[in-house]
Amino acid sequence: MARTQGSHAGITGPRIREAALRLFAEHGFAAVSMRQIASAVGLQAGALYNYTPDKQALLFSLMKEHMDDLLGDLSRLPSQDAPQARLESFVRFHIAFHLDRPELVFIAYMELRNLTPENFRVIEGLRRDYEDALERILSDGVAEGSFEVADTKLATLAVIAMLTGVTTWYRPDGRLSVPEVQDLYWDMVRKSVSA
Amino acid sequence: MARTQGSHAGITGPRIREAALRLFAEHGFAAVSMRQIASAVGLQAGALYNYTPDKQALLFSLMKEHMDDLLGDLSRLPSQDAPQARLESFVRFHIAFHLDRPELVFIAYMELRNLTPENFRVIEGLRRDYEDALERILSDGVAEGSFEVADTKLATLAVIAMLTGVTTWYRPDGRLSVPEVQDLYWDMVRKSVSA
DNA sequence: GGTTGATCTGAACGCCTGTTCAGATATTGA
DNA sequence: TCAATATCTGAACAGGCGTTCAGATCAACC
Repeated sequence: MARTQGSHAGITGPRIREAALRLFAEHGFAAVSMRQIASAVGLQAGALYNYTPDKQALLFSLMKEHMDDLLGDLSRLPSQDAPQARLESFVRFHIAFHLDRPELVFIAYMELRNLTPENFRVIEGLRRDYEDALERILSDGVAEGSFEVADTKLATLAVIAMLTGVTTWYRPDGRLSVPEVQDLYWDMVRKSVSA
Repeated sequence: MARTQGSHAGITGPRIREAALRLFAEHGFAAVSMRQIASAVGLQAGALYNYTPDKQALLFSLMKEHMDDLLGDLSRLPSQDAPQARLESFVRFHIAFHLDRPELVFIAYMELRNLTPENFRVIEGLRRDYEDALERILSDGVAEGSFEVADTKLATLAVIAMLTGVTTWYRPDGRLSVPEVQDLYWDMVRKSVSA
């Protein structure tokens, strides 16, 4: 056997990425073999190397795309509003974005240590960019007097950690809807930085 | 060769646990081999099985001990004070405890998926006990009128996520001391649940 | 319709995995 | 001093790992 019926790179490529994403999220990068990924897509392991130079590149590609999406969507938020309104936008966006792709969020955090040093630096840089966007909102609010935050760097990390945690417990069939969750978190964030 | 000079279970046992802890935290449970652990302690892999029935039991033992320590220390906090004072105690304790053993904290969260189902249930139950302690504080404060929290369950998880995040960025040689970090987080938590 | 190139198989490479165990040696207690 | 026991080695087991590649087959285009 060799090339199989219906084989098409435009279809196989995304399917490999989806399978890898699911398996990495469930078992962890190190615990998932190329043969497992191939099997999930109905291929032999060798065929994967038409789509990625190696396993590491597959992980990095997933994480990089995720971070690019995150920063891309973030840049589309209104940036001329008052700090309080921008903070609310940020909070609601962060929750919605993360609840929309819990597996990628999980991987982008858990598998950082499985990146090569240079790949790690890239992802870490993008993460820093994201944090900076929030810190800018907090700083603007402090300067304006609408926020009271003793340490904007710490507050930035505290808020992001609090919000990202939503992915560990939220279930679509649970008692709370996404808008309700957004309201509840926004209420806490708003008070935590209030003057 | 066989039994080596100076060999003693009372010394080797803890050294194995320390090496496993360090390696699991750095590379992840799945990425660390029994031979690596043995090598870090100066043993052959087979010798590890005098101390643990298998690799899984070694991971579980580390996590179980960690959770027992956490709940043990928690139970020694004053429990008769007003909710506001109990919440402050909880916040300061949580930060100090977690900053004192960042590797264990990391493992206890990251390696949950590498536990067998029954081991997972045990750790998850202990984690739930810990969360319940905080939720009780928040509920008491709401009942008393000193806190205003729309959803105590969500607020519990939000506060814990925010506080635990400190382990991802805090460095002993950084610009902030532990008491300063405690003050800053407590300030945010206090306001976030305030009436 | 025939040819070219894209896609995949299947086997192979060298190496690593968790775990077991017989046997060897050091320590301990009598 | 000697026997008993605790501790560890070193080899072995069956299987899995990431990756490469020659060759087979299908899809697409002229």
